[in-house]
Amino acid sequence: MNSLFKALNDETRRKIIELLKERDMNAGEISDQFNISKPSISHHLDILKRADLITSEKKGQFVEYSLNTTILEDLLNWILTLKN
Amino acid sequence: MNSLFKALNDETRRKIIELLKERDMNAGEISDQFNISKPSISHHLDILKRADLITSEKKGQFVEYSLNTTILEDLLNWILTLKN
DNA sequence: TAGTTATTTAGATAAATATCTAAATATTAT
DNA sequence: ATAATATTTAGATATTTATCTAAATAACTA
Repeated sequence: MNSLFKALNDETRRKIIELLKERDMNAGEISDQFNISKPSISHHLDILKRADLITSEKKGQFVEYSLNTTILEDLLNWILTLKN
Repeated sequence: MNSLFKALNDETRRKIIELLKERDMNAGEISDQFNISKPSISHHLDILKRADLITSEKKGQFVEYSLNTTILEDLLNWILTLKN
């Protein structure tokens, strides 16, 4: 859960998640949505990946990223137990 | 949401939340559960309070803390929209 | 093969943060 | 009033982190 909370604790990363909710995107497309350098976005993607919130697949010279929501089950359950 | 994610991004603070889920506790009782100085715990409580995750009430010389789960609705909804 | 494009890695830096000790504040008890 | 107890505030410090530029890696194109 530690890496999950860490990954979510950043506005840019949460926006990336929301973008990937709509459709898969490659690193450049994601980067285009922010006024942040590509290496920084790459770093954010890495943190999201380590938290298992996204997956990546190399497609030619591009790297396509997808959202993985299954990991959010844990978070959902944690929150739900607090509310009971 | 920013202060909420920030507040949750710390193991100690998450444990404090879990403690307060069971029962209200004063600052000293909370502090006793950790190998961390009282001022540090006080600082964690402050961050949880700013995020509206807990409330405090002065009772004589003690300060009693309670969990506030209503703020978790927002988080719950954010997660749920990602899963659809 | 040489050049172009896409992405990541490396290294540096400024800002945020978790922690500590010491001191201040507030309340209770003698 | 004084001492004791509970908690917070202040100030310092080491670590983490978000960001940058420059360089490296990988893949496509002419």
